[in-house]
Amino acid sequence: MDKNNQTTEERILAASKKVFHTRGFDGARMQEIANEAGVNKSLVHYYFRNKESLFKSVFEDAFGQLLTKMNEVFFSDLPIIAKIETFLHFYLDFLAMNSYLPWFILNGLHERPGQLKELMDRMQMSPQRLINRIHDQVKEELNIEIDPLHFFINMLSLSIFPFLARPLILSVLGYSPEMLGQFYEERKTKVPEFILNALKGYENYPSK
Amino acid sequence: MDKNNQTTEERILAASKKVFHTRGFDGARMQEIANEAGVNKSLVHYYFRNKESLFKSVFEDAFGQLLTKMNEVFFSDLPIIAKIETFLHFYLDFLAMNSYLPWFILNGLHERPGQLKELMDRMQMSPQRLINRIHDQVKEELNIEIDPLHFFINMLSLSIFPFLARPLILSVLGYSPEMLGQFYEERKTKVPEFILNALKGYENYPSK
DNA sequence: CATACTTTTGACCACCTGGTTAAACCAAAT
DNA sequence: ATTTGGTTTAACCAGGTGGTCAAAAGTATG
Repeated sequence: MDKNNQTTEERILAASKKVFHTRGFDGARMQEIANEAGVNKSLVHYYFRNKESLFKSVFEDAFGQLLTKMNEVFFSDLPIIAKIETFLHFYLDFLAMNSYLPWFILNGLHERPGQLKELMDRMQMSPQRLINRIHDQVKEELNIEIDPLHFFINMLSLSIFPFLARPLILSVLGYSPEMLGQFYEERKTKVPEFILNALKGYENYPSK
Repeated sequence: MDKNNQTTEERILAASKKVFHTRGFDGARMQEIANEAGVNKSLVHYYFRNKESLFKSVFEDAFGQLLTKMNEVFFSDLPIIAKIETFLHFYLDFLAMNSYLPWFILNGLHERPGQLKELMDRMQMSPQRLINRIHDQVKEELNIEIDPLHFFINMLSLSIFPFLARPLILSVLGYSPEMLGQFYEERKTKVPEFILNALKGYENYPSK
């Protein structure tokens, strides 16, 4: 326990997040992590064996946060519309405050596929069950037949993509970071609106 | 003109695409490019000054393809619904055959922001005009008021994200590459359906 | 054949990076 | 004060990287 009420190990982990999140595995430098933590480079190796294992800690922490919340929402006993709204609200909010996370996770998976296998088991996550649950609940409560996997991926797409495309939007639209922040803010209402409208468009959607 | 009816320079450029597309700038190795082209590493530097300029060629080629087609569709004089359908059809098709491109471009922009500035000028691309055009045409032909920028980003999200999330989908759902191909195939009908349904959900959409 | 020019190559280098190691430091217990 | 254990550091190393260079090979021109 020293500076800032954190142990050295905690300081190193925090620094690792900061660096890995923005630079990715290949782009991150052990030296930069050490500097960020205000610590000698060897000390990083002392607490975490090597870059790989340090990255694993950071990656699983990030992915775990997102996965946990997702399960929580979709296995709750809210009506499906409320689940969708809750899910979107949480993710759009969380991502707005952690706009580097989507890139970090997807890039990490691109550089090191197989990173997930082990974690998925450990968390005993069953995507198929979640997908089935959505399908049944949509059919029961809204009386419409959708492909739940595509629908779920659609929700993720609309939530996550704009954060992945951050540098693209900045360049192409010539936005300032502030304007981009405003844009993300707007999406908190635009995305749910778009998705719920899409559902209404299917056959047999109950009127009122 | 030698092997395969290509000049050495063309062979190097083709090899560069193959390597950069899958590995990104940081991950690519000049040696791997040389091997892929069946050529000495020094020769790569002979034709293209350095890694940076070689990457630039590859990047602008990829980005140009996507941008050109986008302009072509949205500045045509098709009705808006047809434009949307054409756009989605083209992108979902093109991306299914070049599934690495979205990651390559977004990752390239993340590693080297500013890569676009110059290209945007040179192509005299005006995103604001495209966005306005969508807004006006939607209002006129469909009698509904949408935010065109969010709508456009929604289209991109639904088209592109599943390709960025490729390693995620493979891991989490345990899909084989073939099953994933099938999934992308399905999206060619699911995505247009979803988007057109969403439009119908807005107030005043003309019935029939 | 001789000359001049371009293309191709192998050897090499300076630099950076993750990782190791032995010594120094330090706090607590004897 | 001395010992003991964990903690922190500086110096160092092996391997890989983009890039250079001078010589060799090839090709056209006189």
